[in-house]
Amino acid sequence: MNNGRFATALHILVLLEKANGELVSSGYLAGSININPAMVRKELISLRKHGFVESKEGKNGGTILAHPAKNITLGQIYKSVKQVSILGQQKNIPNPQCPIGKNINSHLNNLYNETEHALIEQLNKQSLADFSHKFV
Amino acid sequence: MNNGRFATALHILVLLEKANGELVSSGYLAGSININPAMVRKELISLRKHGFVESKEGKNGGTILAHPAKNITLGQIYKSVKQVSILGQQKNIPNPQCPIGKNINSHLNNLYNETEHALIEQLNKQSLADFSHKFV
DNA sequence: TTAAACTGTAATAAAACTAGTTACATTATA
DNA sequence: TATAATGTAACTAGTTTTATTACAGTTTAA
Repeated sequence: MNNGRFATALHILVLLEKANGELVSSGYLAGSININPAMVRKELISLRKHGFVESKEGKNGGTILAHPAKNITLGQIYKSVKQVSILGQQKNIPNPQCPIGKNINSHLNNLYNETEHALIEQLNKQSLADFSHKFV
Repeated sequence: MNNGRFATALHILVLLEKANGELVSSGYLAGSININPAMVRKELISLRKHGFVESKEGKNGGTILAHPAKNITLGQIYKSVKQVSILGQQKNIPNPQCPIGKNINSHLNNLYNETEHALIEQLNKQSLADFSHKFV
């Protein structure tokens, strides 16, 4: 993050929730999302690693949810795709001679952590099932 | 966002708060942040446009806070630098034939708005003065 | 036992975004 | 009038993200 991965991951998971335990192919998922199947399979690697889904190889293979959608929160999904802080990453090294520059990164990190925590709390208010049920 | 602009903007504003009404040059700001003065001046354009600071041209010119730091919240600063949603932007166009694809962007937008609102509320708990006073 | 339909993954390319640089006109001061 | 600033534009470089291609491995079913 920040990019389209959260949207892709959530889209995949909603489709799997709707599939009700049937294996879904990356080609089908890609068709709904309108991206390349290889991109879907890349996101599936991550979702699998985080325990959200399970895949079966070979003909008639595909992917299913590994847990009931009500046990997966949007905050957990967010965490699985985010790689950098929401507010930005400190790759800049401010002037260590300056009393402000010297300390700003640690203060920023604290701020970012607090903020991110609030964001995840907000997302945790909704489960994948809650979100999925918005689609009639 | 998401990039270093929030950090740069906040760093600038802390330095201005510490300057206590004295004009500060972009060269000085750049020296503390450790970036190019032109980058600072670019961020100052935005900060000025949002009413946070005022600049004076010419020799001995520089920038000052336009308002007391206690009247500026971190949420306001965040809003001034963010250009896209925290969770990602919908530039992808999912399959309109698919009942999920057809509706996902509007559900995502709702979710993003709710989440962003919570994030800004969190940031609004702190004023620029609060943040600046963390630097001894 | 073999063709077909999948996943898994790597390598590469293209596109988009972010950050950095240079240059110089303009403005104000001493 | 020299100097030290800002204000901007144009351009370049770097990084990240997304997309594409390719193919080996796996499973199924005829």
